[in-house]
Amino acid sequence: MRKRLSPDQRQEVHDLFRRYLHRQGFRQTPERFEVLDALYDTDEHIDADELYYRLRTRKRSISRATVYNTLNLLEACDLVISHQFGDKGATRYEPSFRYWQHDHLICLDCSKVLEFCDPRIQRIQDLVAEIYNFEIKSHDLNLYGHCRRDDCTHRQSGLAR
Amino acid sequence: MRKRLSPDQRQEVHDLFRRYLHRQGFRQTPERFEVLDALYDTDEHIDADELYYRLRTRKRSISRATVYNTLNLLEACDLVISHQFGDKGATRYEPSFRYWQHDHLICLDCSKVLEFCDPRIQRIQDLVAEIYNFEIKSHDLNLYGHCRRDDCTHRQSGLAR
DNA sequence: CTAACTGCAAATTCTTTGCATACTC
DNA sequence: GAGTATGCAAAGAATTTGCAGTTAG
Repeated sequence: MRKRLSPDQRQEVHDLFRRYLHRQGFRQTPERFEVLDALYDTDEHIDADELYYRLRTRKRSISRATVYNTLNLLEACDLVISHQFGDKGATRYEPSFRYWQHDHLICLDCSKVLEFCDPRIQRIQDLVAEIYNFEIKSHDLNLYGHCRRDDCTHRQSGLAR
Repeated sequence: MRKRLSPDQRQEVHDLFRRYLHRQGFRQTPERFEVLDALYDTDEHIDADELYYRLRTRKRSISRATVYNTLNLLEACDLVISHQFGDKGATRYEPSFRYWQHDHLICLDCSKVLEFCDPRIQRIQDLVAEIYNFEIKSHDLNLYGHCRRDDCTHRQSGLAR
């Protein structure tokens, strides 16, 4: 579903992060690049805790504080995007380098997240920016519903909601 | 910006809640209707804690647990809608009875929330539902940017981001 | 009357912070 | 070598839960 980056592109991501850290006077630590790689290695929309556990299974140990700290840095330099998905659960993250601009479709039953793209969103954004005199930096469009997959955790048969 | 409900409409909202509670075998307590009224009395997108403080200034005292519990009931029967607004802060709520379908425009500097409406969102929703074979129940579209109001807390002059 | 609701405080969950130690620059 | 980052644990913030007392049906 999501295309992996080539080694060259992965290198470019490292360079971007490296330059960002240098520009801000932050240090280049191995932990920071491990978090970056672990996130770019996943195809899902992962939360900080899950990323923390995946990193622990790798060689070096890392602390949750460092994971959270690094994710905030990565978001600040636009290498990752965070989402809430309205489930009041943890913030979830995804890589954002050279990925197509997309939005999310979330199943209320099994929490599966699909991605889609519709150019009309850009036009809505432009129009609203003009009408309200706003300089729009980003948007979040989430559609919630029931998928019809066979392996979907079925909703409770017509009780509340 | 947001039109208040007429007394008749307010009554209708009470009736809807009353019928929902009865249908589910839940009790009609004064606290539940006070939370409903307090929320429908506000024009903003308010969080549970702020609602709790407003309720405390009224006659009867109420606990946070009851506020949270009631907001969940009101959301389950579609009388209120909750939002996250991507700030990782508290969930914010708004009345949803007879209000126009709308989305939100949030200023990254002063956190002001504006509402807008664009019919193209409905069409995107229909198309995505068809393509992915989803039964879509709701959506959330938030645009984030910088407003250009004079009283806007100004962004830091071109530092990070 | 009895089961559900409230209020309170404690428990949970997610995230940030403080401090001693370790490691970039 | 100076000062920032890490790791750990403790603090915070938002929300839920457990329980004794209260109240709606």
